[in-house]
Amino acid sequence: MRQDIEGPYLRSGQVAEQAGVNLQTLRYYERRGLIAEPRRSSGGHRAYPPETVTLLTVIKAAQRLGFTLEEVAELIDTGRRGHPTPDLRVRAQEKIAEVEARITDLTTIRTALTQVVNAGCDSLTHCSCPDCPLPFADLAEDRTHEES
Amino acid sequence: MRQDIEGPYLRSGQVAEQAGVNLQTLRYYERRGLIAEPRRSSGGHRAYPPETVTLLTVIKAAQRLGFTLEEVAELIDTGRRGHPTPDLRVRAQEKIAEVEARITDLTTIRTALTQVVNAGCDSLTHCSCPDCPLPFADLAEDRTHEES
DNA sequence: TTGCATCCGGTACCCAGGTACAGGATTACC
DNA sequence: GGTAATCCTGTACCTGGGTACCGGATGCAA
Repeated sequence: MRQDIEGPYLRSGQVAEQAGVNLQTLRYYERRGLIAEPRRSSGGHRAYPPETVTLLTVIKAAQRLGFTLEEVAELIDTGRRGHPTPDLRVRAQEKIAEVEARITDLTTIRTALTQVVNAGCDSLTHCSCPDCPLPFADLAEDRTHEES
Repeated sequence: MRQDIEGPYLRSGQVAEQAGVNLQTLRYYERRGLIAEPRRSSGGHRAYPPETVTLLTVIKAAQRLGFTLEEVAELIDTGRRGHPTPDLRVRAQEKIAEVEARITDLTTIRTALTQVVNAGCDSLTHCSCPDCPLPFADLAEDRTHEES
């Protein structure tokens, strides 16, 4: 038998290659709810509509913007359900705040590192430099575990 | 029997509490070579010298500066071996470069996110805004897999 | 119809930096 | 000496984003 699904459907390997992702990743995304379960051939092989490739491109773009897979799944989901909410913009604004907070952290760290270099610290444990700035007890960077 | 190791030795729970780390973390650091194997009581309980608390403080400081545990272990190690190299300063300078690269990445991401907000994008997959800036195919952020 | 490429599901593994739990031994204190 | 608190080893699990491997089934072309 030639092929038992008509139309421009792609097999998983083709989708993976065209989108530049690993085949396993494709099934991983399916498990995570990022891409819908595709049709199957009579033998059980997946048959994807071509726009799946575009969807994967979009997912990768959102990842590059700093969204987690869970956030991407939610964004796709609320988009699909026709929610008229400006969800993406709100999420993007929240993400900007996150990114800026991270930049602030990194800037603080860079400042501290610069102090280490300028002071001429020569050991973590037995630094002999005068006015050694270690150990930076005030440096936070632990926002993930903060509450309230 | 009262205690069978003389002097100001601390038991693991005391070290953990004073340093503000989990007891498991202490043993994890020992496995990773960040802290030396301490003496043992006759029953097998660890007996730490008090400066272990300071060492843990230093480790945490180095982590806050962006060093991985492996890097911290190396820094402690070359410090202990009396290497006269200005290792810490060199490492700090390298770390500054890493941090700055990361800041650059995040700044690019922030710019892209701002474009999403300003353009009024309303969907990842079916954005209706004019001149939609998605999907940012040019955004890199994947330096970890680059070679050469 | 035969042979090779591809795909299937299930499971295990990778990174880092830990954390948790089980079941038994030791220590500390009254 | 009783008993609670602490500690021991070993092993498994966690997060996030995948990747690898296995044995078996399908797909496709000559």
